[in-house]
Amino acid sequence: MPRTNAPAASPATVVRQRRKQARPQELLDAALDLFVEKGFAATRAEEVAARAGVSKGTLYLYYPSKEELLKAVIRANLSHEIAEGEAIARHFEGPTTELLPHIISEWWRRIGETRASGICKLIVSEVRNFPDIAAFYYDEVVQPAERLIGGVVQRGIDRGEFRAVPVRETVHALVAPMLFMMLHKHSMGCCQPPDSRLDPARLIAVQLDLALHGLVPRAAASDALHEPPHERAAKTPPKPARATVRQAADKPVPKAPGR
Amino acid sequence: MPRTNAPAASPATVVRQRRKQARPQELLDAALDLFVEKGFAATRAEEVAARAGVSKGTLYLYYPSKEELLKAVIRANLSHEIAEGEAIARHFEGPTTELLPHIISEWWRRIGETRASGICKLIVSEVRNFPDIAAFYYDEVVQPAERLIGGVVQRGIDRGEFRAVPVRETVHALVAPMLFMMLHKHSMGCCQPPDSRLDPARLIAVQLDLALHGLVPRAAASDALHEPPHERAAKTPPKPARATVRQAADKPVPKAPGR
DNA sequence: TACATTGCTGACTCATCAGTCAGTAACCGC
DNA sequence: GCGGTTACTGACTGATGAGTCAGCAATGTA
Repeated sequence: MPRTNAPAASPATVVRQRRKQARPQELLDAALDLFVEKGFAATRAEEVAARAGVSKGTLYLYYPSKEELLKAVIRANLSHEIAEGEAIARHFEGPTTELLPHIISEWWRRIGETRASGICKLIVSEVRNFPDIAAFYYDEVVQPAERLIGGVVQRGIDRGEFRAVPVRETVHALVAPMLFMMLHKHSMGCCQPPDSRLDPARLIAVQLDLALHGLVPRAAASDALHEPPHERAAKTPPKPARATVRQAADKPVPKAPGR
Repeated sequence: MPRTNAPAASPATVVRQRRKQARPQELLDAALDLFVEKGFAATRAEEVAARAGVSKGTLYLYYPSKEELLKAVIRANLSHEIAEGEAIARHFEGPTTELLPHIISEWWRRIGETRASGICKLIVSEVRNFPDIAAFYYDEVVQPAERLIGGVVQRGIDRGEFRAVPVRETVHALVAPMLFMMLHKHSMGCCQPPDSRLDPARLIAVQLDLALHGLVPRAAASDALHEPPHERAAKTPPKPARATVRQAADKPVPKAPGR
């Protein structure tokens, strides 16, 4: 016989609300935050419920188990961004040396900078415990993303804008720094004093510059590429005079020295 | 009053051994494997003991708690590799376009290919739950590694072999694909059919080639760089006809096309 | 062979937490 | 107001697992 004592009408108690529509999303948001922060196994179902402002029982009304909640979190934060990326790539008309930075900066803006970036850490930490998650993550995210970036690289090669690099590996070399930043943000990045933290946008800009210089055939380089804004910055500590990631290919072009 | 029933002398029982010297390392090895595979919270102390061939009690004779075991695991797999890297870099005489691939391939050989690569996933997954781990990981690994690679990049710039890129960001762009591979190996990589898996050595070779092409000033490029072995591989799916990572800068140099 | 030392064991305790369900309060239509 | 419906609650249950400790057995010593 439960419910033995009075309903704990503590003075500050918020009256409980009935909001069936909003619950699932609130629970998913709370769960994403906590799973990313503490890991799946170390997060208690009751914490998730509490952060979403409900009781544990309510959580189990919407998701049958903690594991299903995890899957729902991952499912809810996937896919549609990538589809949009594909559309952007399809309709882009300009040179690939502009398309690539554009795609990358959009990715960072829409995923890297949002809570969705946490999914990445979640996957890394948990796939091995939940093999079926691996399958749909591979199908829904890894493959489409590879196809998207791979398509752009191939476009560059086909149009003679890029050297004939091996596509798949190049895609990984391009994408790795971004994934690295996403993971960093949710792991070591949280433990460092703010001043020693990495500036993601700047890192991505530099990496893009490096990659583009590496992709473009040497003869074409000085025509196709704009000089990045930091050409002189090697010695002086980088004043993060940042702007958007796109910056890397935005500045006017002082003819390459030592030609 | 414990020990109620007989000592379970099952026929196949291996006689238990007294090996005080070897235990700690065996326990650390077992713990590393399991923590990396399942995560810290999801690994039971008894499993670790079992994998090391001892009982749970024995584990607690050597390490006072599961958390201390985790710290010992991380501590035991750090640092000295990096110190060796520093030594290599200091004594190297040749051009930086050779030193960089050399350092990177050594790193992969000594860490990426060994069980130590798992530490990386462990850190990513667990730092936020154990903030004091972050501090010593940053001091013992992140900083020294940045100094090592950063020193090499700076050497290249000083000697006029590299463009004047911003060092810190470039270091991250160089290192990210390797960290990515290390993480991949212990997460998604385990869940994919062997034929669709990434070939780490090949990825690293391509990424190095890309980075070197991006680092080297354009005028100097065709002199300083050897052409990578895959210049024709863009369309044909890369036959992983692998060799060592160093390969990337080892082949003779067919003059760049599209000149 | 008898005794002492010490490396090891695993049944036990107790705290924690996933998942349940009898009961309660908000809201609706009348 | 009143009865019915539904969203929500939180005490409870059962399982699991960290950490303990009384006792055992391998080895050393007399």
